[in-house]
Amino acid sequence: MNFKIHNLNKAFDNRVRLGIMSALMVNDSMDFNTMKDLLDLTDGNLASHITALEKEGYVHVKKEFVGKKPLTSYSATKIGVKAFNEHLDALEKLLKNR
Amino acid sequence: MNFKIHNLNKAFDNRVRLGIMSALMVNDSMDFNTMKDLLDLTDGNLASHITALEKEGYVHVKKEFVGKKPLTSYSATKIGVKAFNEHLDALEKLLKNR
DNA sequence: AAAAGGACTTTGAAATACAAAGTTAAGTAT
DNA sequence: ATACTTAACTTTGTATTTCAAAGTCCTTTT
Repeated sequence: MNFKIHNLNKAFDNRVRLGIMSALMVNDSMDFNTMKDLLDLTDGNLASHITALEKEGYVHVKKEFVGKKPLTSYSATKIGVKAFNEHLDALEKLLKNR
Repeated sequence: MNFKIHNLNKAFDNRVRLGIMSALMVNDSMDFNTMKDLLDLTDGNLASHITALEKEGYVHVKKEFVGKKPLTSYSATKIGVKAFNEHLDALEKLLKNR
């Protein structure tokens, strides 16, 4: 029996941050508005959850100009991918008996 | 692409409640102190998360005397099992691309 | 000049989480 | 009888989290 709930990563216990990380596991990079629409979030909500993940070093933020418009894109960092996979491992172990 | 994070059940976005439900999926029933030790929680913390799940109708609380001591046991209700499985389905869909 | 797009930041209110302490009720030991 | 323990909470108080809404700033399009 494995019930080590404390192996779950606090950074990923929120649905929005789960969604962001999932999106960034599948997509090398995703821009602000695509992510916002995909997860159905308000601007502020997305921005703040990204900031949280960025502070942990899990997400990299890239700002550039495309044509004449600013474009902010996000990608998962190496340690972000690692941390997320570890979180999913812990989750799986917890839930494997379904 | 499926990124419907709003299909995740709010009742299960907390690690303690995830742990409680996981334990109750594997075990038909589990008593207070076993659960408390298993998940490494304080009395009050366990009690309050159980109350939250009970309010949702996901957990059934049974109080009895065994020998001369009171014993509180928990089990997942039918709708608790259903809700939890639906939550896990939503999670799986979200994460299937790992 | 005004409106709109992009990407935030700030604000503020509400909900959540949790440890610690207090409570109740019934044993058990002295 | 008195004190202590076990079981299972409830209460208290603080801290953290969450989120929508509004405000900001910069640039571009109309």
